[in-house]
Amino acid sequence: MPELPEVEVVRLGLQAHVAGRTIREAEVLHPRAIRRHALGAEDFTQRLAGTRVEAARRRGKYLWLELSDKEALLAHLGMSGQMLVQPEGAPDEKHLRVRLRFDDDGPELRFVDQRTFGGLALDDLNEVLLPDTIAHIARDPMDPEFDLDAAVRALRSRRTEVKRALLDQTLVSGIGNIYADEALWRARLHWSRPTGKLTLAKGRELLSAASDVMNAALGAGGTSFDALYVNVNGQSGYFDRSLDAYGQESMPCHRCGTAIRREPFMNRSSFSCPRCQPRPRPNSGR
DNA sequence: CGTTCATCCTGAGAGC
DNA sequence: TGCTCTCAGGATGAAC
Repeated sequence: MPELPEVEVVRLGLQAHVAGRTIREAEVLHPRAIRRHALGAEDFTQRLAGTRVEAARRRGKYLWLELSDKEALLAHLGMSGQMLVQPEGAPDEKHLRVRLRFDDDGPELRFVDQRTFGGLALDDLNEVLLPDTIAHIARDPMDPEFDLDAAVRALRSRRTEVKRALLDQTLVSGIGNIYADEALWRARLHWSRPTGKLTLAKGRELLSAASDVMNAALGAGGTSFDALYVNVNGQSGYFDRSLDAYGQESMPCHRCGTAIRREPFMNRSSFSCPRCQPRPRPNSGR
């Protein structure tokens, strides 16, 4: 389940193994994987052939290969997407969706995605070299120009529950269900707390916690829960052993020992400590 | 405009 | 053993 740290690991791998190489041909094995490319598979492959990859970039959970001529190959890994660098001739993966071959006859780049929530598309780069279709995505906490106080203001201006706001990629990007639960645990906040009632200090604490936990995950090579997430070299991460809240139902809280609870949240789950992160009282404050 | 919610997909695991 | 059911999620666009 790639969130920012996992995507960054993939970006680093792409920068190391793909940047500077020229694409010889692209092959689309499943049309759904390029559904965001409005002009279709033929246009996709024609435009990629002969193009040089200048660099691998990322914002939040989006990843792109910067190409010559102000174009980008934009990628989102979705739930189960992988970028694999494989020798030519290696057997096709079961869920291989797109293959790029290079004119140096070196290893191929393969986009493999079991659930096909992710995908690739060609996009134009705007004046600040950002793909047009992700102009609405906010800077993430690892962006050198990330403005913590501006992000806190954006969160607090919402009239919703704090976890919904954390997951809104137009406010702060890169945070998914896992790191949202971890950040809330660190900041001792229940997911349903109204954003409007967060103090400035608590907002800063929350986003700092999100930044810290994602940096820690990046240091460990990303989180992995099953074989679905593999980095560009095919190696899984191992940060999951360090999680404090996500997936820890009925395990003792690492701060107070109370059993972690699991609650339904937006058709999925939210994990929290009942003692450290008490549910807000219906009519408190205001 | 702001906010919420169903939808896409496949395989693992549980329950019978 | 083999079937059915539930769950896991991010981003989008429709609905309120």
